[in-house]
Amino acid sequence: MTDTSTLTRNQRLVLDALEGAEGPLGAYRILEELRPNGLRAPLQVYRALDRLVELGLVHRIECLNAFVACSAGHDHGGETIAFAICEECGRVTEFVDPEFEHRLGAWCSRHAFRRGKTTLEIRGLCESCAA
Amino acid sequence: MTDTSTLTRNQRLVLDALEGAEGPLGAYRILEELRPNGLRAPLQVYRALDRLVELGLVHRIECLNAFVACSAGHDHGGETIAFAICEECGRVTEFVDPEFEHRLGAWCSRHAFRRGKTTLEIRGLCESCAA
DNA sequence: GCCACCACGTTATATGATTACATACACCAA
DNA sequence: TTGGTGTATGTAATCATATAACGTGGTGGC
Ligand SMILES: [Zn+2]
Ligand SMILES: [Zn+2]
Ligand SMILES: [Zn+2]
Ligand SMILES: [Zn+2]
Repeated sequence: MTDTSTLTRNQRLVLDALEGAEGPLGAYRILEELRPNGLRAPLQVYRALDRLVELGLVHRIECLNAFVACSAGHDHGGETIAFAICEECGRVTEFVDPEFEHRLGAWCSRHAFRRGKTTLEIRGLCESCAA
Repeated sequence: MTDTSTLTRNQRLVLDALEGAEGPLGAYRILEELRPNGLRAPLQVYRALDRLVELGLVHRIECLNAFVACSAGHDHGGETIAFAICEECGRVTEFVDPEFEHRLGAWCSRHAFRRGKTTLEIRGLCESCAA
């Protein structure tokens, strides 16, 4: 897990908000939660989020335009993280699969595509909600 | 390839705009392009896009909040489409990988996750741009 | 002290998406 | 023919997401 002791006040607040949430939160939603703590403008939230994402403590969920605290603590060494997102309860499960990595790598080298950040998001229903 | 002869005027215009573009376009960008053709409001574009996506003629790129014309013509029978997106020139390449599909299915059934739409987007540099 | 650096704060604005409501036309049944 | 249903359309207003531009304030090196 990444070091967490050097976070600034705003970063700490945003991270706490995300860790306390059931699922992903949008930036403006976070802002509402943190108004009582003195945050007033979107940029304060976005700046904190940028840093937290950079540190790997928070992930951006593209298909929701929202953010979620990293729940894994696994060391995200550049490998692609898959997110299974329950559309009912909102919970997000992270996992990695070396075989994914391998297949993606194979396609990319076959096509001389220099790979950057990869997004893999699965929407659906989690076990509890599918019942 | 899906039937294209039944499109309405607005749908036709939006599809043509996307097919004429180098890469993905945002909805407001499309609107600008089509103002000369009489489109005036975002909703006109969004409605056309909804339908085109439904028909499989257009894909939404989540990480860009933008849309791209289907370049493959392959029959997208519910399988996950991977998009390789060049961050330099904007070009998007689609592909599918049955083995990938298989691994996804495996994880989902192991975790009793009922799978819905899956997003797989690879950002990076295409062969021409990586040079 | 002075400067560079970084976090922070504030306002305004750009971009993306939807809600609500009214209009127009094709098609079919009574 | 008339009325009703369904679908596409047009327009305005509004919500949601994200960034630009500018200024402030502390901290550490020199
Ligand atoms: Zn994580
Ligand atoms: Zn659930
Ligand atoms: Zn396609
Ligand atoms: Zn390129």
